[in-house]
Amino acid sequence: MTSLRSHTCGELNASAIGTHVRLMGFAHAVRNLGGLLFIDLRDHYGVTQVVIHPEQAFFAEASTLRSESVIAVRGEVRRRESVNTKIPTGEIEVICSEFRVESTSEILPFPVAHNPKEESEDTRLKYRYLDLRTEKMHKNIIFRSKFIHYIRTKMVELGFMEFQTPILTSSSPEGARDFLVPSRMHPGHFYALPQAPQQFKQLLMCSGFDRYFQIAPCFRDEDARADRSPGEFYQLDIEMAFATQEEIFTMIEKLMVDLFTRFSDRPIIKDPFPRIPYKTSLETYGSDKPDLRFALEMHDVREIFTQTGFEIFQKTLQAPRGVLRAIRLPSGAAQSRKFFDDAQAQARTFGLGGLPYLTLKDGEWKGSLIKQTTDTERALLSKKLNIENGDAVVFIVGDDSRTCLTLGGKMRTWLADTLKVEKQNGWAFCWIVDFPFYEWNEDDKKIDFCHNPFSMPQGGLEALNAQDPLDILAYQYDIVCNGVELSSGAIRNHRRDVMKRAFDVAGYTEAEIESRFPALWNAFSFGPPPHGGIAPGIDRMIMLLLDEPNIRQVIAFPLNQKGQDLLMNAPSTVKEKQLADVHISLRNTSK
RNA sequence: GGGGGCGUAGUAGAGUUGGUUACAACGCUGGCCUGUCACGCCGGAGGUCGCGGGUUCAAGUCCCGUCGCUCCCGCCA
Repeated sequence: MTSLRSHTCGELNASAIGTHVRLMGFAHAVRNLGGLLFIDLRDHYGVTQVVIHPEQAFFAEASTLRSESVIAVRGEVRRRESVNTKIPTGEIEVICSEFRVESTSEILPFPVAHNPKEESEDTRLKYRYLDLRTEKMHKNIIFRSKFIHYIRTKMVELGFMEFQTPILTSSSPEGARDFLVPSRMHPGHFYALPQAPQQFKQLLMCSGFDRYFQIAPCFRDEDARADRSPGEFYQLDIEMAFATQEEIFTMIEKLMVDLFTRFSDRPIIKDPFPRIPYKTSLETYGSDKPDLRFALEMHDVREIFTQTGFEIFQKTLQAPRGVLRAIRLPSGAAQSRKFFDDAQAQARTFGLGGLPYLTLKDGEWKGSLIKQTTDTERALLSKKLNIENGDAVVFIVGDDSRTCLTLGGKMRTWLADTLKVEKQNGWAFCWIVDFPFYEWNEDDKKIDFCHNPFSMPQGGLEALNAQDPLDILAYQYDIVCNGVELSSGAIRNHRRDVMKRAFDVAGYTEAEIESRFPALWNAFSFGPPPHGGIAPGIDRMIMLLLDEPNIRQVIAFPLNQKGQDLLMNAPSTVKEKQLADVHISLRNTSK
């Protein structure tokens, strides 16, 4: 059987002039000039103009052709009378001598020939196959494919091997809700879809493999966000044995620099990536995922305002966890009174008491704090923040450090957006390191693991025995790019004695460890190697590289925000028989 | 679970301090057109302004409720 086409719609050029070709594709646009018909024929590779002359018997049929119908044509490649410089095939056209409609299209629910607005999501998801024909979505998905393929090549080049780990597994220790799959053969028992292959990759390290990776599907039954798919997403899951935290950082930096320079034309702003302790990040940027493309850092000015008569400052200075931080707004003095009023109002909606400020214009201080501060204090402030004439300073004040810093971080972002502070062009990566190992759980009045319980506490057993648990840090890190958290990772705790003590502090017995994580617990009694890893989100990286604010723009068949698949109608009810097979009877879920 | 925003032809949008027949675009449809390229030109159809209630002489517009979508918080590596 001869193939359906001799060429694709993207490959013909002047060198093909005079040859006869067979093309197939979608009718991208049909231009009927009355006595002459042009069809832009599109396939995956591009668009080629097909010309149909009125003397052809199929002229009438062709002129009723609806967009997106599929046709097959045969004809001679000719040089165009006028070149279309917008497309690679713009020098040539195909003079149609045979024409066949392969399949017809109904009236389209939305235009395919140009990119639909991103807002019309429901319709687009219902007709996703049409949406994916649009240039933008088609390009996004091609990008994703090439990106993932390159990651595989690169990881192998870096000495890693890709492994598959089970999809049907057991409920895992990560914090999210599991998707459960009932077992037919074991009544009342359930599989869970993996939230991440965490335990499996650690077990692979215990199996003597030392450089694992996987483009790993992860499943979490949690609510969606613009940058967070409900249900499922992909991670570049990585684990290394016999590696220090720094060695992992170096490896990942090499990978990220390569990926982000290869798949974008924007520069890496700092290489190697800055290492910022969690505490510093919170105090300076009010966030554990700071956007380092702009400054607006929060500076501690508690020691400067010891003399102030401003009651709120005084109160804060006396509070054990009080916060008094100043943000310099370059050229901020030029802002109107309205701006500072707006900022004030915004600060209050965030939950701050207000947003006191000072401005320095023509060498003269002004602002809401002008009467409550002394010359000396302003001079010290000026020196500490390198205030220049024309700048403004705003103050983040509060009694409770944690919330106050977080709100300060929100304010920092709001100020940057509102003032249109120039962000550096490029990729500002950083590592957030030294996360706390434990945190205080106010609800249960007990100490909990801050992240996952598998990371190694800094200082090991001695630290667990001697230090205040809330002071212990973990070999736990995040990689952040332009304010987006790409991943967490950790050096894992591979020592049973340390693990036992770590769980003990959090109120768990050895028996509980064993029953919750039997595989790792047992594996760790047979010479587990020290190991650690990370798992950057694939979808997030693609979003960044394509500058897409919505994760559904980079996934071919995403669920909507409520976790529904409008194409396949999932989730859906199932037959009584299917439920019986898996020993499930439904409670009355009236709705 | 909570909060904000939005909901107007098939699609994506405009609609003034509440005021006659709710707009223009793309698409659809009838006609004209032999060099267009998101072809163009002339005409036509297409709407219970998400739904329900209220205020008013009068509601797309204001208020309340509800549903849907979306963004955020909670949640989530």
